Amino acid sequence: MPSSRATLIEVAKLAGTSKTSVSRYFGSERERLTAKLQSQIEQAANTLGYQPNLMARGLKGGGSRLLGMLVADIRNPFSVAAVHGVEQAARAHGYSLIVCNTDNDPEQEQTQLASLAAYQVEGLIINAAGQPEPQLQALMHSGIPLVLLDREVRQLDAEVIGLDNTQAIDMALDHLVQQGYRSVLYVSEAPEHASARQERLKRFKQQVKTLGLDSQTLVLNSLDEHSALPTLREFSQRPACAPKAVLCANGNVTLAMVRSFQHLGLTMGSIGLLGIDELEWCELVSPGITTLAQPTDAIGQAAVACLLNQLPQHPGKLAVQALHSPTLIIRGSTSPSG
Amino acid sequence: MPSSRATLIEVAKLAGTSKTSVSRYFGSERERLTAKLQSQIEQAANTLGYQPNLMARGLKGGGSRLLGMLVADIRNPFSVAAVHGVEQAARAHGYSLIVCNTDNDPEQEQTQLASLAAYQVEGLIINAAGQPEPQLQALMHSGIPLVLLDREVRQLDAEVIGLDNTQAIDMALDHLVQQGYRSVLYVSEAPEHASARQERLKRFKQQVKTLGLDSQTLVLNSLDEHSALPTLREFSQRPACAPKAVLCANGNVTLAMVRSFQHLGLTMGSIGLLGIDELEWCELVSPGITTLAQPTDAIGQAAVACLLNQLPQHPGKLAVQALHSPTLIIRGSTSPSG
DNA sequence: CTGTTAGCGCGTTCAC
DNA sequence: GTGAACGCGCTAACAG
Repeated sequence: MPSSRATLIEVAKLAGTSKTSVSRYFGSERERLTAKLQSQIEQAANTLGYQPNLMARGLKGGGSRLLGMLVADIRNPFSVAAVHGVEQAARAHGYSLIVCNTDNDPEQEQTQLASLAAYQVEGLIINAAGQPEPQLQALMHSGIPLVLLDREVRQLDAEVIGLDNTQAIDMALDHLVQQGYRSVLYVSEAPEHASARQERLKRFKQQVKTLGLDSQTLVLNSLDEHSALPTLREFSQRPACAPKAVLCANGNVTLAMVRSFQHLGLTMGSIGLLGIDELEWCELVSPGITTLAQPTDAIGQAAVACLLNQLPQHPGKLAVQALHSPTLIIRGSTSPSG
Repeated sequence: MPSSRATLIEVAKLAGTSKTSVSRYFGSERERLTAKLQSQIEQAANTLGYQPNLMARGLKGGGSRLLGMLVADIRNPFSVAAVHGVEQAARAHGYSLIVCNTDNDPEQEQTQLASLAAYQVEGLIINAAGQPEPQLQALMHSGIPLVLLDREVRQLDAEVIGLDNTQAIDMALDHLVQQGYRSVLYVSEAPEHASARQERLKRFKQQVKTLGLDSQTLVLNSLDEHSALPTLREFSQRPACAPKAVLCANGNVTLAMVRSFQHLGLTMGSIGLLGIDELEWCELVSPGITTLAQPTDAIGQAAVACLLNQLPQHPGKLAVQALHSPTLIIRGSTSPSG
């Protein structure tokens, strides 16, 4: 009936042996012990409910077996999916994950980063909200492996794992063109602090020229009910000889635009709608929203692999794919005929 | 240019002082130091990029300042919202949160629980997937504060924080009755391992009698496309003299039932639909789905407060509300007239 | 006010 | 095969 946690020493005492043997038993040298000693230790540990103290273990140099992840917005479905992928991969390699959410607040980002470092994580997966170069540079400098997820950080020489944004835009535009749309409104959130948004926007502007499409871009400073309305109304009413479509840069934008469509009484399809990021409700909103799904599990796995490769213990032999291809999920919102 | 983390000793050496002073500087006794010494230490710490090692601190007895949270399904929007609430509350009290996901797998639950304990968390918030009584009992026994979130665990004497399920069912049925529905199909996932589901189901059966409603229940063993179809078809075609409605026990069920409605070409409203759990897409699916929203932030906050109250350092003075009221969000899916 | 000393729980030499 | 002794980074007595 231990009122607090049992320690290695107590187990040793109860088993009538010494710390070392118990340590070996719970470490990777269990084989080297007598069968009898093993069962003694096992029994003692069980009756005491002993759990090795990973903090203490990490102290010596064995490593904390902890990975840290910084997420810009934990309520964003893409982020959650990525966290899930990372967590699975981490556990598969024997690591635990401590997740910190920043709610897209650069200040919290600073704090959380500090706290993550304080917990002696062996590696950091970062989905940045701001541009915390100084802190991150200090961390990299101090030898902590770093991987950036979805968003790069200026002047920080770390690998970025995420969607192949160029390919995504190309696939989206190809599909829209194929469906007969010739005029595209691209809607994005503010791209300042998110490199993925910048890349997508840039590629859109390029590719739209290459394909000879009529185009327009809209940057949403707020995701509220009405901020997209004027532009969308104008876009929808503009005379054109071929169907027009809206391309949403991410899931948040898709949500906002569907709201706007409904507000204006627009029918999806007659004006096309295609969103980057697959969300569970996209098939439910009539006539179904065409999306580009990100392979979030693969992205998470790649991020962990990339991290582990940077660890001194590891040979750096895990395959890492930095850029991942999306999957096009075709639904009714990109059929001009309805 | 430290190739690894700087330690307290290095800072002390550089500042020309001793470990203790540096320790005091970073602890809560900074005041007791000379202004001069303070600035020396600050400077040394900065140039070295020093971060106190919280693991080592925890070792001594200062506590790890870590809370652990076990989540049954991190991809469930309710869970994410709860995690978010817990994380905010934890940070507000100076704690960090390590989140473990079990994907509703009792085996993973065992593993994750062990790992959480190994990291010396000071308290545990548990959203159980199975019934890990033995482990949890051992943990409680060893003195770790425990709080159950949304789901109780048999024979475990720990506080459960979550929705007031009785009130939720009552509110739902009241609303349906008020809208003129007289026949209700209650759809739930398997209630075996989730006490909240049991409570809701039980209350439904009680209350439906009290109100004199025609009723039926359906337990979904799978959330796939077709498992609800036969029952729903039969329910929709059954002759009745007053409107019929479907009550969904949680967000997953709501999603499945909307799919089923669409599959069968049923119009929401003419057959009513009300879901427990608010989801971002509920307003988008025409004519909008009426829901009961859970106050997830409040629940998370209460869970943390309850945990902190059990800590020996704390006087146990934080107000804790165990049962939380939902909010009814009325939309078109509960208007019989359309 | 400040420095010295002794552990916290554990892994790791090294001898036996 | 096994056990004693030391140190990890830090805090907490206890002097000075």
